[in-house]
Amino acid sequence: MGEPTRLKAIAERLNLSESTVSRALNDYQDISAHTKLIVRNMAKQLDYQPNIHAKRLASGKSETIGYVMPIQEAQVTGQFIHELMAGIAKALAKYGWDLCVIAPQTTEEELTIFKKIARTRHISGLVITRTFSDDPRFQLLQELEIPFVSHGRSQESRKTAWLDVDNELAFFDMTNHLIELGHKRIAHIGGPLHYNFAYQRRNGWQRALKTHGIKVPKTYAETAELTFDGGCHAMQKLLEVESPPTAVCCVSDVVAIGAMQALRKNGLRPGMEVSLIGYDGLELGAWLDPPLTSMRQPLQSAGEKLAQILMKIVERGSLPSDNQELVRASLVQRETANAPISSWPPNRTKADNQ
Amino acid sequence: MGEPTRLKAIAERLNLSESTVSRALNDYQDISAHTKLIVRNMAKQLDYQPNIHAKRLASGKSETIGYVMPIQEAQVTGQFIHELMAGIAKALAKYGWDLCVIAPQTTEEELTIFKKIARTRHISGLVITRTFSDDPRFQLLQELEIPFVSHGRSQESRKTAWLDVDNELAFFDMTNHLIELGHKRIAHIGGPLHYNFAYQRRNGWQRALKTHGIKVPKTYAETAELTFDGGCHAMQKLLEVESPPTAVCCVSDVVAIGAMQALRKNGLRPGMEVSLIGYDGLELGAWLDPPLTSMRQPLQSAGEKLAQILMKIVERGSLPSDNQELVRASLVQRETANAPISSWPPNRTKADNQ
DNA sequence: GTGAAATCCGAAAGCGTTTTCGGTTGACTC
DNA sequence: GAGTCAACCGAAAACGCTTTCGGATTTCAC
Repeated sequence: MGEPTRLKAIAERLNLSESTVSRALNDYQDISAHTKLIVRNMAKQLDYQPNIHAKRLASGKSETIGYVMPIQEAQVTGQFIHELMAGIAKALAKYGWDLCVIAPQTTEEELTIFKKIARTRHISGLVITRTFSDDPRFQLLQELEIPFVSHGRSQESRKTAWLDVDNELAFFDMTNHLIELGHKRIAHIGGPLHYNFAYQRRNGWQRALKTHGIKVPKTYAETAELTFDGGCHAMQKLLEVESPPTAVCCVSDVVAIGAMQALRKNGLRPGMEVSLIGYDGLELGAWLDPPLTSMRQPLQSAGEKLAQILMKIVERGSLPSDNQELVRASLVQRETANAPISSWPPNRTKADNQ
Repeated sequence: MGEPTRLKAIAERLNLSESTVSRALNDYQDISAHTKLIVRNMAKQLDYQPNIHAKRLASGKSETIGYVMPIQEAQVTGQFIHELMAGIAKALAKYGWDLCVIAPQTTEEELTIFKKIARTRHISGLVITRTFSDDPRFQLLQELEIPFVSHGRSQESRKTAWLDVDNELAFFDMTNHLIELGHKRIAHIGGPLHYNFAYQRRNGWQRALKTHGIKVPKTYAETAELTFDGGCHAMQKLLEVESPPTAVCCVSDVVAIGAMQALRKNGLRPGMEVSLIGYDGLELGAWLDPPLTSMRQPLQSAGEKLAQILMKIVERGSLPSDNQELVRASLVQRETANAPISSWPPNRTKADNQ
């Protein structure tokens, strides 16, 4: 391969100084259009690639952003992360920025890493995901003055940059869809409320019910761990209440899949006796029998947007609070959400016919 | 936060030169044990973190390795990638190395990126996955003299570093398991043979049959795209052959899930009329009805090993050909692999009773 | 007590950029 | 034609570390 081309080589060939070449390539105002042209042509001809370390050392910028991988606890985050990262990497690559993966094993380690980044500054911004309602990362990152954008909000995110799905609206839409299908006994299997999205999703469900003047027993608001087993247990409990629901809004696809399992164990068919809608729009939902109806957010483009937001903040000093964006999830119609059937629930009460 | 600590600060405090401090921290031989001690203590006290760009510029090393994300074509690589990356990142972090994600959109772009890396050298090694039998990347990376390790082999990998599952053995084991359960009509749904693993897996299946003197029709060797639909179609074809199989070895879990779907459509029950074993050990296999029997390789530790191999090659010039490692996959027993039942296939031929 | 060999450390030259500051042109005004 | 102002470019100093080279000190053998 030989030695890579340096700035010096271009300068010598063109009888210019290195500084002129540098400024020409970086589009400084005090370089004539003509000089810029010949410098750029020569750079292309010699296939010049700046030494990134020299550049970053001299400029004090790192052009690297970090993605903090969620600690492995919840299930099937894999596809989610993959798509998001692909989007981030794609957007960054356009500008020659790097994406660096950070995989802390514990929450404490995560915070320690942040402190280290604050000192070295070798990562100029962070993307964080899986936000909690009460998330210590927000305050720390602000204190450390590390630019960041979160995928998902927290209680602390009034002044920070974020991109989030309108979870509340998504579950409002989801619930309305079930109502339009004719359901009135609509339950909810939510996630642990320390997840901010779990909170919002539950609210969306409640608002839709209230808007249509539908009242459901308190027992219709179940919560579950975000796992298959969690969904399974929660659904089992819903089936044991006095008058079980005809439809259930599930906080995630995995939970919904667990719920399907519970239905089957009780001899019930998802989408028949009990309709079910999940959330995440995982492809694997389509492989189930019957395929799972769900709600989906565009992940690849979310990744791209996150990257763009972060670059804007790091590079142009855009205010975090000016970079808050809400996107709308859309329904993925498959086969687990249908009109209620008359034979269920077996023991109808008077309240159903209101 | 104030300014981060520099080498200079330590030197001044201790009345030493910067070069001495640098060498003390890097454990040079010509620095006395005593000096090393006080320098390190001071460094710790001041919470010194070297400026990584200066370090990399001066040393000419980048301490960054790149992971090339597979282009999104096959399904459910998400979990796979997530676990692998987590392992890589974990191992690298121990030594202060960075993991940089590269997400090319096309194969051509991937090769272009490699060429760019060869010039800039800002990434000192690569991990590649999803290897093809005839994979152009191997030759290019060798020509460019970019250190790399692959997860999976290719025809070109005799002299390169790799970590791979013994795919052949895995499918040998898998097939033997079915034979022990009493199956003789064992088919295989393989992947496109340009994937190196698809080739090996088919061979493992064939060897097991041959070892036990079992002969099956040529039509028992199906191939499918590595998708749900692919598995579905392939299974359908297997059901339409003259005397259909009682068990099927599937090249991947996703394909197996597609095959399950095909069985159901034909009124057959996975694990009853037709046994099924997948490969990948995806967690979601456990959520199916019935749960999918599969084979699993340890991914997190594979990631760690990949990172260690690569660091060894980059840092200590270890020969790639000395870093080839084969690991064994293990059976994940769930419920789709059982003894054959007498009522299937409906039209038994004489050959079955041999 | 002398010379040689270790042992330890400092000076200084990089590494390849960016960026400030000043200087040299030429055009333009009056 | 002197002065002013842009427009353009070069010199040189960073940026913070590594690493070579040589010099000073100490140790040891004789």
